[in-house]
Amino acid sequence: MSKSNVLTLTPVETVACCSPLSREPLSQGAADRIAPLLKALADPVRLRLMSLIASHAGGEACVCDLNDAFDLSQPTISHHLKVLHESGLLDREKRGVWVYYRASGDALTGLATLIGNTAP
Amino acid sequence: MSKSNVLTLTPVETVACCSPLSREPLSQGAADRIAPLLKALADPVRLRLMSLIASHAGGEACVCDLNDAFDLSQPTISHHLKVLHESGLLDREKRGVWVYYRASGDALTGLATLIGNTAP
DNA sequence: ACTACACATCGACGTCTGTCAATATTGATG
DNA sequence: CATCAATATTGACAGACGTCGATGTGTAGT
Repeated sequence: MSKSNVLTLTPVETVACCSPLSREPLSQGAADRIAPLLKALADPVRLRLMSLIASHAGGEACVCDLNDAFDLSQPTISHHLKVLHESGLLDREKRGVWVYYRASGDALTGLATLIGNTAP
Repeated sequence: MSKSNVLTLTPVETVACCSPLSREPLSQGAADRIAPLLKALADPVRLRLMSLIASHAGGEACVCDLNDAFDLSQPTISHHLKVLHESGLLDREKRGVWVYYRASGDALTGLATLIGNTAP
């Protein structure tokens, strides 16, 4: 990380210095808004679901593809997808009998920059 | 040193274009290792604790400073700090009567790069 | 030693969560 | 219309979680 003398920081350096989490104390309101997002991600099944969908061809995946990847019942997978969808991490689109889920890139990058990404 | 690098990735995983999450499906083992870290962060109080500590002067904070920032009992704060410490997100050091916590930068940036998207 | 202080642990409580079997809903097809 | 296939919803249950008051542990000062 770059040398930080507060007096000589350019605007770019000010932003790039550290993650929002370590730049200033998070307000309670912000924490209350962000925690549910992390909570939605903080489950092994949902993590794998996000990864399966995000890495799938076309950036989207049908539920039928996802069910087979787990040793869990169909309602359980449906439940996890609902959690991810309602938290804003997954977009949902019904095409015919099938339902396709797509990762919301904004939500993911938002989380990453909050936690610690110093990427521009 | 046991939990120092919970986010270890295979060589293949470390190379590529975008975040591990969207590059290839996460293995169950990886998901099982990463989810607890996110779970530790996925609470409003713990998010604010991490932020308070990480943004505090010197990168560390004494428990006495943290208790006053919340409307919660001292045992509750102690409990949350323990969760963050045992997950590897916080380092603990006792100096005299006081205990100082420090954010483990590695764990945070690891999580961020895992989640983050350098969209293709 | 005794007291005061900083922090951790324990035990108990209500609430939230992950999972399943059973059932409902919706769309395609004969 | 009747039926099947793909998802979602419901209800139930065990286990995990956040919180508190009470208590324990260790350190410093008198």
